[in-house]
Amino acid sequence: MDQVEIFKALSNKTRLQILNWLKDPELHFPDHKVSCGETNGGVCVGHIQRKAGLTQSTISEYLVVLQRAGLVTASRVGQWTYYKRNEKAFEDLSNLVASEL
Amino acid sequence: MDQVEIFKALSNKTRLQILNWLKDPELHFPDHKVSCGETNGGVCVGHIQRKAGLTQSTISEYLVVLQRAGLVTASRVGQWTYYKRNEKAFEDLSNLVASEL
DNA sequence: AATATATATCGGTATTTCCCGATATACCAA
DNA sequence: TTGGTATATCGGGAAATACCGATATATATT
Repeated sequence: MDQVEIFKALSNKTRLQILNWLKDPELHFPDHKVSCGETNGGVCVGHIQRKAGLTQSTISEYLVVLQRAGLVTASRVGQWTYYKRNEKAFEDLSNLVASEL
Repeated sequence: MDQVEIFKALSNKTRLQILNWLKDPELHFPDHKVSCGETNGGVCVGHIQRKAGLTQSTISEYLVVLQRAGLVTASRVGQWTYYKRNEKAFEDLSNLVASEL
């Protein structure tokens, strides 16, 4: 777990926004299940992209950044990649900040 | 409290190192009290700079970055500026990561 | 095979960060 | 005042980041 990489991933307003949206996908992507079906809490790139209002390539890259930092996990199903939060990473980070930083 | 600014401040190995050193100044700057006297847990720029091995200007800027993010506080006494951790900021950040990020 | 859709990757420009040396400022001492 | 020490700020080159449009890849459909 590279601390600097984690903090860099968090050093961007859009990426923080995405993480926040993924806390409650049903709330922030109400039409996701309709168009994408049950996805176990993961949200596909396109929905995130449209909500963020940046280009597809940018959001795809941002999600890779978050994934490399361990903050989200990706699972490919068919042509979609569903991204979801890795809650354990946030717990660990919280503990790190509280006691070891 | 600007979250992005905080995470940017933490996105650098040297700055993380400094914060860690400031957790226990007596341990990491054993000769500080001898040369600088009792400083209420704060450490002057020069000692931090020598331990970090970067230039004076770089470390001075890094400390300003940490200060603007609220992670350290500065107090000037004579020609020295003593920097110390703002523990409350770390508590707040830990809670933020745990519940709101 | 051909086409369409979802995502990833590539190449590029503008901005930011990293870190430096030089200089400015503040304070202290003689 | 002169000089010395501690810190801050300025100007800059190299590297990283923020985005973009274009293209490549993977999968699904016909």
